[in-house]
Amino acid sequence: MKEHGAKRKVIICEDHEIVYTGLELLLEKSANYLLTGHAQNGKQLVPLIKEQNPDILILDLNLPDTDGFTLLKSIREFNKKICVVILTMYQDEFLLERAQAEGANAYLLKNAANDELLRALDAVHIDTFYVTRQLKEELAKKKLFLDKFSQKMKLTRREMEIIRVLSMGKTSDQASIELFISPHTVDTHRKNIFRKLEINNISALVKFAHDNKII
Amino acid sequence: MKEHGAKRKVIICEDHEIVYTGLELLLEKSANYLLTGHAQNGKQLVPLIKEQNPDILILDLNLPDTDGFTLLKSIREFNKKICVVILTMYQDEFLLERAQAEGANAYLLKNAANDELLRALDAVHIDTFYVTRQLKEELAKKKLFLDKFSQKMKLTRREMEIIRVLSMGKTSDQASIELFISPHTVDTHRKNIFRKLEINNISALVKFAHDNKII
DNA sequence: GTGTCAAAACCAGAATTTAGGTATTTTTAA
DNA sequence: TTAAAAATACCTAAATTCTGGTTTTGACAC
Repeated sequence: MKEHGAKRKVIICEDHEIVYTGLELLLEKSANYLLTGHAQNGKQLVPLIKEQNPDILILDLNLPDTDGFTLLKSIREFNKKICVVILTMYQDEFLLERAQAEGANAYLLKNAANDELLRALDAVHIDTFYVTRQLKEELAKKKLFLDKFSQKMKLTRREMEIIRVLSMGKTSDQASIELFISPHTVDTHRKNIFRKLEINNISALVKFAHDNKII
Repeated sequence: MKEHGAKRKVIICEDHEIVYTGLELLLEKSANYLLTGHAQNGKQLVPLIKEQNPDILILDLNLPDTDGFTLLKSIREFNKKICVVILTMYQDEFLLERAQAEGANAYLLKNAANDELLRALDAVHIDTFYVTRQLKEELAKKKLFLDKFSQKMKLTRREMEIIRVLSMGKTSDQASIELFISPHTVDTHRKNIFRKLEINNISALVKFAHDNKII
């Protein structure tokens, strides 16, 4: 399909029209890309790919009818050659890793600069996974933030585990069963957690866990 | 400043470049608007307004250095004539109401269609507050969703209040003080809430509250 | 090889929550 | 203007959490 010198065919799956318009203009002005299709939801996308067999798919994660991952999975079942560029507003390590695992080839943020987007498109390749330097840095910053719980808060790995289980709405006894330890041990951990986080009841712990996105 | 037949001067405060590009193109093609400025954060915006005295400001709520509301407030302190169009991705009644209260003149979603955006700009006026029909419908839908807690879950207003306070990490006694009622009453409410939600401890309640974005 | 830290386990009393009720007043809706 | 629903308040007993301890074991670092 793609010859040397030919423009790469791009289709976009994005329901935010204003974002689509921006991408449209960007690609129009570029020498290397040819925008050939636009889907506004998952249902429209699959037939479009089969019809056009594009080189690149720019895919939003939030779609009205489905999510990008489900879509990506179903696309990969019949097409292993299309380069899938995830375009999202979520700066989230978990999402990034999942994107990579599900077979995406790039993960870009919507607040990226235009030339960054173009640079990403230039770099994207079916055998690689592209992430902007900026995003890597931001995620490293977040990782650092998570050390607030192992450094600043001085929570141990086991304590984090206890927080996770207790925040699911389990009692100490239930947690002890789930973790194969004595209820006393759970109590001890909880006590230590309370002391470290300067709280004194389980609601505050669940709130803390949610606020800090531990669970 | 503005004469009959003249184009309305617009400035945009938006840090997502791709969104800005889309708006730029949209305004360029329109007969009625002249894009005269672009701020990528709050710091740049205020001098820009003072310098250009535009008719319309398109304002994102999420900015790197501040939020749109703070910005709007400080703008209204020196300029009561600029039409402020909030452009955001948040379909949130609370935000919409706050926008109106703080003196905005329109509340638009980023996933609106281009002609919807133009129609909104055409309609926006300093003495009115414009919301798209679609958004009103979506919010009505959300209101319906919240009835999951007053209809499906059959939670009363007071019970919702109790959930909110208890989910802050407060004990029953603290909650009773805050709500000026007896601790017994808080207990009764909590009991009823537990029954309705089919849970049996406070952690599960806090988790529920967070999961359902009640707090 | 000694010190420190994490993890695990136990005890006991005080405080709080949970689960079962009953009952009155206020508000809302028919 | 009633009847129903919501909000209020109280009681008791069992379960659980909270607070303040001690102790043992294993890992790792110096």
